[in-house]
Amino acid sequence: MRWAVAETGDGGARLCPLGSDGRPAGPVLYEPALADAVRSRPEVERWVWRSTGEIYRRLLAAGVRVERCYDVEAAESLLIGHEEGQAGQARSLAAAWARLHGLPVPPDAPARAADTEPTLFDSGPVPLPPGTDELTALLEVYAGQVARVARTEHPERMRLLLAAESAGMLVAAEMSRAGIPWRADIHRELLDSMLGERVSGGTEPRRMAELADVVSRALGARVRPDLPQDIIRAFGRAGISLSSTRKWELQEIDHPAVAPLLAYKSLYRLHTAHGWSWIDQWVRDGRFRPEYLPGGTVTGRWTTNGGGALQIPKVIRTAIRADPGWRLVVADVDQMEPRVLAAISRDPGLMKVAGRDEDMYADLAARAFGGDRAQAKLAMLGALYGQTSGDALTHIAELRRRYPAAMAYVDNAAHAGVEGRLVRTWLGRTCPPAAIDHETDAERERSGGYGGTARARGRFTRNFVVQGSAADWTLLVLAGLRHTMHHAGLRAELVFFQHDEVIVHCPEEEAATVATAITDAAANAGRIAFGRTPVRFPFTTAVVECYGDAK
DNA sequence: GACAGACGCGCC
DNA sequence: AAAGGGCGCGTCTGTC
Repeated sequence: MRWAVAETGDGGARLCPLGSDGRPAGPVLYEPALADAVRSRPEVERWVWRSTGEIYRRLLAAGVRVERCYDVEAAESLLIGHEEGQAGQARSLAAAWARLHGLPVPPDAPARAADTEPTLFDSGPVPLPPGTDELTALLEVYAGQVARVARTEHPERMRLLLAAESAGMLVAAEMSRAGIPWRADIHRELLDSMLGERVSGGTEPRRMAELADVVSRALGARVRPDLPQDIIRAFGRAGISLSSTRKWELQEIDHPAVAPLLAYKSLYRLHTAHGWSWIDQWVRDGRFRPEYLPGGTVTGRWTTNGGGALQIPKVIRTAIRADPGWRLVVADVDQMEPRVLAAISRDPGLMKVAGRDEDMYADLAARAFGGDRAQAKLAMLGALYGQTSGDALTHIAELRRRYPAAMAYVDNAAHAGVEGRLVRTWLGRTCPPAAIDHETDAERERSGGYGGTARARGRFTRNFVVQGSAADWTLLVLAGLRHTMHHAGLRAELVFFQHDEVIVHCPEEEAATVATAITDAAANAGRIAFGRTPVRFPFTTAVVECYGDAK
């Protein structure tokens, strides 16, 4: 049975049971303590609430875990995106309620920085009109959503998507609470050894200052390596013209300043993005606790708010260590996107390749590229990203010949984008509409086809259907893994998730069970998302004490 | 001083 | 070998 619950602002909650039509199936109750209200109803299969981020953080703090939820604001985002002409509408409960009643729709509140506690000055949730209480609005909007789901292209898939997104919200809240085990002492030692000690009162670490001197000497003038204009001018005086100071452009140049400059840029990056001040700001009690935002990107991939948790440089990963007696189970999907493409396109040849656990790129290479794995990988990625030039094009043509249905799937998505149509992931997440393009028909005529913005749109929609469908699938993996680990009575905790990779922190003796649970969750997610399919989703799994040792 | 956008680079 | 998809974030730079 489903129940709806809304906080009342005094620590209490109003709640009510729901029927299968999404409408109230019993009286509205008031309970003075939210946590008790939820804890005392273990028979509830799914809690329907406004927003997981807020209510579930409080429940977790009170020691209450829930099995399933339905996040009305997350659902509203996905439904608005799916519905013709609704894209870009506000997604708050208040906005959804206003639309139901034909009232002016309040805009969404801007996101709060993750490392700041909520304060009096925060706007909090977008307020409902005076006199409208949250549970009432919640019940109306939820019932409306149940009806809207039934009108979508594939109602079963959309129901699954909403459940999966909500499960992701639960995982995100639990993962933020657990935190990534982080050894600040090891991180500091690493900074000391790479950057040199911090010069007291100085502006930059010793090693960076030294490299800046070397660069300046090589260019015959005092330069600041972190100022692109400075560098471009200095190279210009040396007779070398640069259009930027990007790494790949610098690498082409034969000049003694290049090597120390690239070394400087690498250290600069480490210092500014994951240096000493990052530790002070983000590591508390041996844990790094980023705030995860499921569905934070248009494709459904997650983002994090603060701390750059999804861009942790490889060198820093040595600071991520399991607690004594515990292990990190690090698992990442092998060739996730090609496998997802095989599943959604149902291309017979590609399904055959994806139906084996072996390295797909090596297999593709053996079949079509004379055994050159790198070539096969670049061709596949080029096809997924819409590469338009370079050597890989001939190899993409080979893929097109051998796997016509798979390539037609992404080509059709690209064509839809160029023509200004929307595309959807397998479960129905819909891409946002293009920004208004002022290119006129006449201009298009003159330039002999669609212009740069339309082609860019085609690359976006081409990639969207694959990256997004992969994100659909990973949500189901996370949900299944969370479920299995809990019901097996494990102490294991999900502590990290990054697109195609999870880290579970667990007692050493649970590691093997966790690894199996991950493999099972992947297979189940494949069946649930894509139906009967020969496509397999193998993981590479490492049980380590240190994340840095996982690859 | 605040803000927006560009740049550059880390991750997938 | 060439420069295609999705992000976050720190810094600089130009503008108000």
